Amino acid sequence: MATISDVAKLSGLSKTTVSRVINNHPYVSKDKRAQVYEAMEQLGYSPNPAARRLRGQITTTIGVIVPKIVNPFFSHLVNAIEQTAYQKGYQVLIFQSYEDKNKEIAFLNLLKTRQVDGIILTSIENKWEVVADYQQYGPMILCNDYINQNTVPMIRLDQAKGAFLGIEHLIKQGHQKIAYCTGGLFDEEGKGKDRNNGFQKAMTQSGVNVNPQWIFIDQHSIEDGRDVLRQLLEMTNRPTAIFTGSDEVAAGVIMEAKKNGLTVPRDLAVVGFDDQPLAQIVEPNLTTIRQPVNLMGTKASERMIQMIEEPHFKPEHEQLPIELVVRSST
Amino acid sequence: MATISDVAKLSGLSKTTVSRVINNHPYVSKDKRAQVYEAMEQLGYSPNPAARRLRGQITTTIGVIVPKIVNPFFSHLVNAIEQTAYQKGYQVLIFQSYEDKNKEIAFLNLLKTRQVDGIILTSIENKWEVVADYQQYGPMILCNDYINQNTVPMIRLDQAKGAFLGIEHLIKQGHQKIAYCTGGLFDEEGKGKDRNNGFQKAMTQSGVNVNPQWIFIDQHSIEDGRDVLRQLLEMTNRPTAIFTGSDEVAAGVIMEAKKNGLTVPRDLAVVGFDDQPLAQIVEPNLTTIRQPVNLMGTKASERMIQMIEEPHFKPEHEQLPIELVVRSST
DNA sequence: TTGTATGCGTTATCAT
DNA sequence: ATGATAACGCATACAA
Repeated sequence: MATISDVAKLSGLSKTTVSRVINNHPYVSKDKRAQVYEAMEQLGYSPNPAARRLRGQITTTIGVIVPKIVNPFFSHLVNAIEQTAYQKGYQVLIFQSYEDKNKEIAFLNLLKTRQVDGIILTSIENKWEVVADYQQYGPMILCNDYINQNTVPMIRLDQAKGAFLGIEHLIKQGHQKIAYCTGGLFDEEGKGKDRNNGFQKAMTQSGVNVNPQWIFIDQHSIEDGRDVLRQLLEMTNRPTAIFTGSDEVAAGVIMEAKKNGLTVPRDLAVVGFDDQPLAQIVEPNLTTIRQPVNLMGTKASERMIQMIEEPHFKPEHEQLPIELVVRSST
Repeated sequence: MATISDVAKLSGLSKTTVSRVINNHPYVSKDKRAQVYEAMEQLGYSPNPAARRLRGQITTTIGVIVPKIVNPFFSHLVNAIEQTAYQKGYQVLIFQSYEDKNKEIAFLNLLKTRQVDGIILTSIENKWEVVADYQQYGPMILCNDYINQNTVPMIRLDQAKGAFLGIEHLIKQGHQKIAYCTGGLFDEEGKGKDRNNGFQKAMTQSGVNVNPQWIFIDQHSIEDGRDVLRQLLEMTNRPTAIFTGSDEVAAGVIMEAKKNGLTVPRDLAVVGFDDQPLAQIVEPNLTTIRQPVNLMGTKASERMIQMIEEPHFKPEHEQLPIELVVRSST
C-alpha cells in the first residue's frame, strides 16, 4: 500500500502539503493540489485509517449493541441506523449481546478503547449504574430500551401506549377476561415494565380485573405461543382474549388454537405486537401494534453523530408515536 | 485513557516488558509479570487498537458484505459468521450493499485500506474481474454466491440440487405444468443461474416442457408473490404447480390464491425456498427447501480466520447439502 | 530476563 | 503558500 510519503515523493511535495490536500485545507495552490491528486491517482493511494485514528482520536465508527440480529425488529432497527450513518460517512459496528451481561460489558469497553466514537444501546442487560459508568469514555444513546432517569439521551417508543391501545381495543370489543403475555417479567421494574403499566392502566381504567393466572412471562417464539395456548386449554376458567406482546407468539397462539378447534377471534381474540410480515400471513390476519422502527433508528443515528461531532450537544429525550393496526384476529 | 507508558511508569518497568506481558511473550519473570498486571488493573488500562493496527498490520476484524441484513436468510448467515468469529477474538463489520455496485466497491476498499483483515462476500454485484482484483490486498471468501472459476475460495449451497429436488418432487406428484419464479434472471449466467439449471435439468430429465410464459424473474416479496398469482389467473392455460425460490413469494402466492377461491395444493401446488418461520404459518404449511445457513456461516468464518492467520492456507471449495422439506402445500 | 531505540502513517505546530 | 518535525501508542530488533 502506498503511503502519504510515497505520494509526497512522487508529487515532489512535502507530506504536509499532501495531507492538506487530503483534508481539504486552505492555502494550497491550484497546481500543487492538482499534482497531489495526480500522484494519489497514480499510486492508488488511500489514507490509512489506523494511523488517522491514532493521530486524530476519531474512528468515524458507531457501535450498536442489540440482543440478536436475527430478531426482525432489531435487524430493521440496525438497518435504519446503518443507512443513516453510512450517508454521513460513519461505519456501524454491530454487536450481539445475546442478552449476556458479560458480552455487553465487553462491547462497552470498545468505547473505552476508542474503537468506536459512540455507542447506541438498544437493550440494557447490566444494572444501569454499571452501564452508565461508560459514558465518561464517549457518547452513548439509549434507543428502544430506556431507564427512569435523566442521565442519558433516549429515543424510544411509547410502549406503554402500545399496550394500552391493544388492551383498550379488546375491552371496547366487549372482552373482560384478558390474558397477557410479555417477553420480559411482570414486575414494576425491569424488562417490559412499560407495556405492563399500559396493560394495568387500561384494565384499571375500565374496571376490568387482572387474573394472575392469565399472565405469561418470558414468551418469545412461535413455539412459546403454542405452549401458552395449551396452558389456556387446561384451565376451567379461560380468557376470551389475549394480548401477546409479539407477533410471533400471537401467531403461535393462533396456530395452536385452530389446531384445537377454536375459532379466532370468536373463541379467542388475539393481539400481536410489531406488525411484522407474518402478521398478514397468519389467518386470521393479526391485529397488532405498529412501531416506527425506521424512524427510531434514523433519529438515533443522527443524534449520535451530532453528539460525536459537537461534544457539548445533549439531545432531547424523544418518545415516538405508536399505533394500533386492526385486522381480523380481534 | 492510560497508555502502555503509564503502565510502565507505574510498575517501574519498561514499555517493552509491559508489552511482553500483554502479548504473553516468554522471558518475563513471575513477579514482574504480576507487577505489570497490578499496574494495568489500577489504571484500568487496555491497549489502543489503532496503535496496534498501525504497528502490527492486523485488525482482527472481518468484513461481511450482504445485500440486506433485513433479509432473514442473511441475518441468520451473518449471525453464524459473527458468533464464530467472536469466539476466536475477531470482530465482524457488516456492510449492506443494497445490491449496489458502487457500495460494493466502497466496501471492498476497506480491504485495501486495511480496515479489515479479510472479506466474506455473500453476493457479487460487480463483474467478477473487478471484484477479484481486490484479492491482492487480503483474503477473500465467497460464501453463498459463487462463480464458475477456481480463483477464490468458496463455501456454498448446492442451489442447483435445491431447485432440482423441488421440481422433481412436483413432477413425482404428477405435475406437468410447472411455473417457476426466481429472485434473479433466467439466464445461463448471473443471479440464480444454478437454480435455473436445477430446474431445467429436472424438467428435461422427465421430459416435461418448460413454458416461457410461466417463468417469472426478479421476484422477492410477499407482494411479488400475490402479483404472480394475479398474472397466472389471467392466463387461459394455467400451471398446476409453482416453484417460487423464496418462502415470501410462496406465501404471497398462497394468500392470493386463497383469496381468489383457489385451493392449495389441489388447484395449485406451491414450493418455497429457505424454510423460514413463516413456512409453518401459511396455510397450508409450505413445502420448501431447507438450507444449512448456520453451517455455511460457521465454515466461512473459520476458513477466513485460518486464511488470515496462515497466509499460505488456501481452503477447499465446499458445497453444502440442501434438503427438501415436504409439508402440505404440495 | 530486561531495556533502548526505532518506525508504523498521519496530522498539528511552528517556522519560513 | 509550503515544509520540517514532533507526537499519537504500540511492538520489535537489537543490545546488554
